[in-house]
Amino acid sequence: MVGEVGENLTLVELAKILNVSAATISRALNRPEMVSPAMRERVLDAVERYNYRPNGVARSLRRGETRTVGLVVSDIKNSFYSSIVQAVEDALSEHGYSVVVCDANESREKEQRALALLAELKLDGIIHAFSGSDLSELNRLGLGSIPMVEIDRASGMKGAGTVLLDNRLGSRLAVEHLLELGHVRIGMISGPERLTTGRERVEGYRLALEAAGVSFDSSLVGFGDFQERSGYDLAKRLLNRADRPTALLVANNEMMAGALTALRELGLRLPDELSVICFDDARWATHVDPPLTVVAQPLEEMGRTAATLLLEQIAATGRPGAAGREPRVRVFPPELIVRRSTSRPGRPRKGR
Amino acid sequence: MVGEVGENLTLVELAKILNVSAATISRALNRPEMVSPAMRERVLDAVERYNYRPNGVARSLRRGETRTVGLVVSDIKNSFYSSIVQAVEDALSEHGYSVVVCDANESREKEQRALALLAELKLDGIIHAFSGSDLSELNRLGLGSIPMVEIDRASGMKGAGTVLLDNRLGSRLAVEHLLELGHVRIGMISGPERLTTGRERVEGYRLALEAAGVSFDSSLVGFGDFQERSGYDLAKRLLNRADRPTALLVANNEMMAGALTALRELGLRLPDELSVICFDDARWATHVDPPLTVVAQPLEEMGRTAATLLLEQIAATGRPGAAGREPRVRVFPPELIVRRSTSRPGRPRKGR
DNA sequence: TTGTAAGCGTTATCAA
DNA sequence: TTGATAACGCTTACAA
Repeated sequence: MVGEVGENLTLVELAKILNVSAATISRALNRPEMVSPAMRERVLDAVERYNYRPNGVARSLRRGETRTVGLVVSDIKNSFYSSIVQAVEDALSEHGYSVVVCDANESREKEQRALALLAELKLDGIIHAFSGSDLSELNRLGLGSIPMVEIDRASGMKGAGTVLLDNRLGSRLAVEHLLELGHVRIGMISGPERLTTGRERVEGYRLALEAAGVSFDSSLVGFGDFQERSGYDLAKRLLNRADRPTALLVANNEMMAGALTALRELGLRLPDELSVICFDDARWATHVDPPLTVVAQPLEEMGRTAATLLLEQIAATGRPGAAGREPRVRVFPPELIVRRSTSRPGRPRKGR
Repeated sequence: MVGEVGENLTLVELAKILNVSAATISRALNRPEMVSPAMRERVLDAVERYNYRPNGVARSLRRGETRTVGLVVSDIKNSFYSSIVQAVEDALSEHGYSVVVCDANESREKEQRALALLAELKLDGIIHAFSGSDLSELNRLGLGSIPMVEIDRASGMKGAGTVLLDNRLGSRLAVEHLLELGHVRIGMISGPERLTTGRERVEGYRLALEAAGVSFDSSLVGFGDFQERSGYDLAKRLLNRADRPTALLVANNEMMAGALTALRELGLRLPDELSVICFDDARWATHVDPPLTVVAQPLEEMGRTAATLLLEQIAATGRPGAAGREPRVRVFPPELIVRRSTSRPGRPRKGR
């Protein structure tokens, strides 16, 4: 039956049916102005009737572009990244690009597989939240010639645009807030040292402490992996000490979730017995008890910016001087949102 | 310089360098046993040295397969779906498949764009959480010949495998729990009627009520869109009534988040003044106050099953009798997890 | 074991 | 305005 769903026919098959050349159909579809109105209509009609769909793979091969970009995130379950996905998607689709997402699951191996896939698919560009693979590994992946921007975490790969948070400032805002409230023993749960976010958030913490004349005690900081479990483990370790801190800064929302479980198990009441503050204004941050004081990131803006930088790079590809251009770096300021998980230390403890 | 990053060379270029035919290189890479050990080594060496990467687009075109499957979810920010993504990814990558994810953002237009993209990319299969597009639209997308399984929501598309929750049972468990506690006026916030999840969850609710001799009051049920905002709006509407319900069943985690905001604004204390229960055991469900009683779905299992069904379909493609095979349907039972957001109605309000 | 050549489904160049 | 024809980069009969 004509117009049947099922198998899709090819350009040549359709051409045969219409008794025109394949080139004509292609033109009617891609450069309608180059074809006579009558022909155009005849072709478009047939395309409709037979439900012809161009084969994107063949087209990509011929054209050398896919109009699709890849986005690899470190952890799709983390609402920070899923928000980024949405922002990037919105921005890119406005410009006619599609985006496909890969989840690296905070694993370097999966990260490499994902990047290799995207390079192999010959996508037009990649937005990448680095998970910590070796740079040399990354460089072998054939990513060299493909436009790329990194978001949230910088790998140091050259040629890539970069969209970052001012992590040091974020920690400083948090620590200053706690300092003002009167805390001195402030614990910190950070991310892996191999990641810029992991390192810089600790640095900001240390700097803010020292600026206030409080000496840095490395035993008060733990390095997790940005996943829930490590937040739980490190919170337990930090809070089981005899001289436990009166406040805790956690470097992302996932580890905060784990820390909350730990605090509950330890029977600590917030904020009376412990003040907590974390990076990322997760959507549940206002629903927990007490609502969380957080260092929020401008996700929407960061996502859009990454999209814009990538588009610029794609546009510049192959143009004179493109190779020599300095990759752009954009750093965004975090915002402290004070809610009720932070208060002055040493409040009457009740029953303790 | 040799081995430089940057531009990737092609098979023919490499062949020229090595003074062998392109076919030989291709064989050394894909069917090493068909090539002499000496040659194999020489080729592999060169591949390494020059960092040659096959062009996946060309390969796909030639081979007619991509070893990649697409996953389109209704809302990537919803932790239900991001968990599904992870489960699917895990299962598929074990079998050498890569997965790319597209977010439909609960929009039919984006859903169609995403599916069209995946079809065009000639991925080997698609896993799809339906957002409610017209079936006829979907059928035009050229999806006809591509293996597909639907998850969470059934579109009615023929030929697709299906992985679902027993939604009616889920609602029944919830309602029976509330009934047992003594609730009679139970409000419900469901999803769109155009989706199976939206409809069936209301049906289960109605059935359970009627089975207990409680008459169904349609003014107590609202149809949202599974997004946070509509949960907020509907909760406000339901709870501002003079004769407001003593309990609320919410059909997913996102709308529950919205409802929680509404309840807080209304100053209702849980569970004393209102019992709430929702579908999806979101990761934050235990961190809110009070911890939420939920109808949990076996995400991991559902994701893996979807992957398995898809793999079966892919394997069967083009084989005799493949066309006639009945698509598989798998329905999973939900589990009621009682926490502290539900209790008996009409508790003394003051001083507690 | 290796090479030659055809072909996957498009699009772009060149003539007609 | 339309039609041949040659790529795009790879895999795979078929020949040598």
